[in-house]
Amino acid sequence: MHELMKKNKMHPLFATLDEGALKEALTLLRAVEQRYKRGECLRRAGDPFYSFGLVLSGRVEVYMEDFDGGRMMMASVGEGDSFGESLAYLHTEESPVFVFAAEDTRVVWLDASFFKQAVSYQAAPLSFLLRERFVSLLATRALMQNDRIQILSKAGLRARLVTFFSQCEHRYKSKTFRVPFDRASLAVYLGVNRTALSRELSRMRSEGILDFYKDSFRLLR
Amino acid sequence: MHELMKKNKMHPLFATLDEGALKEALTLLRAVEQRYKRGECLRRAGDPFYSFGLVLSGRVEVYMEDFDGGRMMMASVGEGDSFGESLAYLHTEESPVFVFAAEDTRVVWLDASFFKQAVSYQAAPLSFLLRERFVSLLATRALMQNDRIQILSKAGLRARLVTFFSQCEHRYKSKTFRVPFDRASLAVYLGVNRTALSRELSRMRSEGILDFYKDSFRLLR
DNA sequence: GGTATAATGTTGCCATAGCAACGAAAGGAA
DNA sequence: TTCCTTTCGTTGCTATGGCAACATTATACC
Repeated sequence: MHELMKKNKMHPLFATLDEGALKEALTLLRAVEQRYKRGECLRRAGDPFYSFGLVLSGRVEVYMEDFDGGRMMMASVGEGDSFGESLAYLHTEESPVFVFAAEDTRVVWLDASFFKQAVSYQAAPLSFLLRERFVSLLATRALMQNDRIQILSKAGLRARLVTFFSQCEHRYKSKTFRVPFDRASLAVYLGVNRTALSRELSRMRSEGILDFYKDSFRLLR
Repeated sequence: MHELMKKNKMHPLFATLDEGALKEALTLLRAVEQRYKRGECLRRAGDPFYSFGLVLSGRVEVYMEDFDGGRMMMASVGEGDSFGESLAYLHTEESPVFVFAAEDTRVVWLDASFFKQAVSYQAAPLSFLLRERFVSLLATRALMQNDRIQILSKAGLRARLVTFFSQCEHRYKSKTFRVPFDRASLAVYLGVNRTALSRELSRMRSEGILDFYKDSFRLLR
């Protein structure tokens, strides 16, 4: 069984494909696997960005370079997740982001220019499927970014947390859920100071609004 | 000449098309024009979202409904600009946004399901062009949202402004530019209080960092 | 087990920025 | 012109939250 078919690494682009179709898809997308040591740089700011990455194992972080060299994490990408689709599709000559391995990492690079080629869909149903899913991926990403913007637009740590938990409740359809962040990452995601986040979480617990342990949360009203 | 070919209303989806091709494109996308009075609602939260909108005249605002009925502006869409592409492409049954006319407005609704149909590209170059541009539109939107997230992630009004101006300088390739916001909208975009924004702008002017009048800005270093 | 390292929580200090309440300036319409 | 409305700027007050410094668990590795 191909590694990409393991449950935890199943990417939306390849969901439901059987072994043969997956192999064909990887050929169409000119898949190239590459290994990176922890701390190694996958793409520097200013580099061209022609293919997007799918993380097989490990974790990479995507940063946006700042005017003054300041760095801002835009995404933390774990096993089975991908990054750089938009930049790759737009065939960006000078990418505004740089990507580095937060752990020892294996990445499959996929050529986004495949999605620009004019082929007959009737003759190539797999191509059609992949294209459809790629566009869905972009659209879904946009909606997820909307969620984050909604949070970041709020003034006040409490308001951001309430909005975030509200989104979680909606997404997981439950008042109990685990978030894909440790405290530090959550603080970055919410755009607040980590210790201030801890303080506010404790405050909310003492008010009986929620309970939590590590990355598990339970909303109490 | 079709109204959509006027310079200020030229949408990236239709750029460079001649009159005939534009008409054909509008047919393919099942274009339907509709008028709305100022204050009227185009789409309510919870409504399905199957087509995206292109503003011919006037202006609409896209809001995200909040857990507690709070409303948060996600986009202000003027003449020649579009909204709702992601939601429409994903054929969203219950949209999380509602859209209303900030002025008397005319909108062309375009059916996004066109971009999902399997047709032969060789036989239909226009379809191919439109699809390619639609995906580019989604990708570009994602990158623009990244810019906003980068700003909103900054702590401190000064840091947000510096980042914003840095992005402007890069985008307009000049230290002098006009921003598409009045003060109140800019404050919303930056996620800060309007009066605090005025205060900080004045401070920066007194420090000789920039000069401005209304929506015109000049960076001095 | 023990030790090192990472993750999380606590607390005090104080600058930042939200807010309210104004005033000033700039149109628009009569 | 005058009146009205909108946009923008100013200022004082004060809560919020960033920051530093430290305490307290977890977790991993030997």
